[in-house]
Amino acid sequence: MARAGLTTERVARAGADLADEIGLERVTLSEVARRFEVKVPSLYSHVRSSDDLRAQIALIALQEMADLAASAVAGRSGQQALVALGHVYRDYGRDFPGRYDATQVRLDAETAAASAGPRHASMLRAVLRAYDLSEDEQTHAARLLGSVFHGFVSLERSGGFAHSTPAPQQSWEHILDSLDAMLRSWSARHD
Amino acid sequence: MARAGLTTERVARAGADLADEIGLERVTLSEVARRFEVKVPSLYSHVRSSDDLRAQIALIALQEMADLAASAVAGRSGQQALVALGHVYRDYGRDFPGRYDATQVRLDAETAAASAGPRHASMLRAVLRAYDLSEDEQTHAARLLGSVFHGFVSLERSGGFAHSTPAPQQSWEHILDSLDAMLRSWSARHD
DNA sequence: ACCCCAAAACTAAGACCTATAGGTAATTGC
DNA sequence: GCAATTACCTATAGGTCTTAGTTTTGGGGT
Repeated sequence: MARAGLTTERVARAGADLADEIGLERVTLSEVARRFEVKVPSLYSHVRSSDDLRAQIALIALQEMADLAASAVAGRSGQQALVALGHVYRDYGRDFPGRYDATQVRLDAETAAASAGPRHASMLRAVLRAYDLSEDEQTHAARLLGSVFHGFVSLERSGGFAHSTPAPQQSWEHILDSLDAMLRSWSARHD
Repeated sequence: MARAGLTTERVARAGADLADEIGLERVTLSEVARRFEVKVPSLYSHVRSSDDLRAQIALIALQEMADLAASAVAGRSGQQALVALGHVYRDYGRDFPGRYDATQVRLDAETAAASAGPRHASMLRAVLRAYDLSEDEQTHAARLLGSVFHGFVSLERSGGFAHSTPAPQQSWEHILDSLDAMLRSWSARHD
């Protein structure tokens, strides 16, 4: 009965890796236990439930994405920051599909507030600071950017862009370019 | 053992209703069987598996949304069509959350091709016809619109816009308005 | 009316997954 | 080196999915 050295952290990380390998919906406590060569009930000292495991995976993913996003926008502004941020989300969705899916699980209000979610919101606002928008317009713009980033990654992953040309990569670059142009003209249009 | 009158159609519809009531992830064959006052194995004459049930729900949702979208864009063009289409997706996501979630399940290529998915793509293209775009630009634009529509609905549903003002409704209108303006200027910018 | 038979629904059973309760062994701190 | 904590275990119960094989039902042909 040599100890496996489980912690909430390690269990959640194993769950996240598993999600990327086999898909989030197939992540089970049983499979995680198998990975650690441990019996299922042992996991309950570290996660409260199967749903809790998924929430922990979501927290990991949100934090990892926020860290990458922070690096990407550091030292950049305007279009450069916008493009860099966009690439972070798309790349993360491609490289860590299970983790990315986890970011869509519903967290209770308290957990969500303590997550890296607010960091994402503030990063969007940081990027938008270059565009001279009013308070409300900045909110609208942040919601638009969030929608485009998430929507594109989600649709690309679910195969919505398959079987059509040109390659999604081209659309992505074009879209980021267009968003920049749109934001530039926003304050002008809505004065 | 009075017959319950099950069909693939009725089972799938019950699953869809259930998804809206209790959430897609909690839709189980057991629960559907309970609704029909039938034993679980009886369902296997009508759906191949639990995953198949979810796929059937997705097909229903895609078709219902496509029908609503077709009605919305009929007799409209340009900005009016764009706004109407946007409202269809957002309203559907609000009114039928379980069905909407089902539209994100991965369908195998064959099923996807036979689904209403392509109708959605062609409807986006129909709306874009008013904007005088090249073939490739139309594709980019369709992907952008799809991303914004899906992304906004998805984020709003997962609580991403909660706890902040102004109301998402205002952002939505502003965003649709801005997309129209963007598309108008697209062909000019990319000549 | 009756019979027949196709298909609608059932029972039985095995494999997994989640979760709780309560026990044993190993590490930590004194 | 001992006590106490805690990491991990066994046992168990209940739920879901799926397949195999069986019974029942109701409509169509004679």
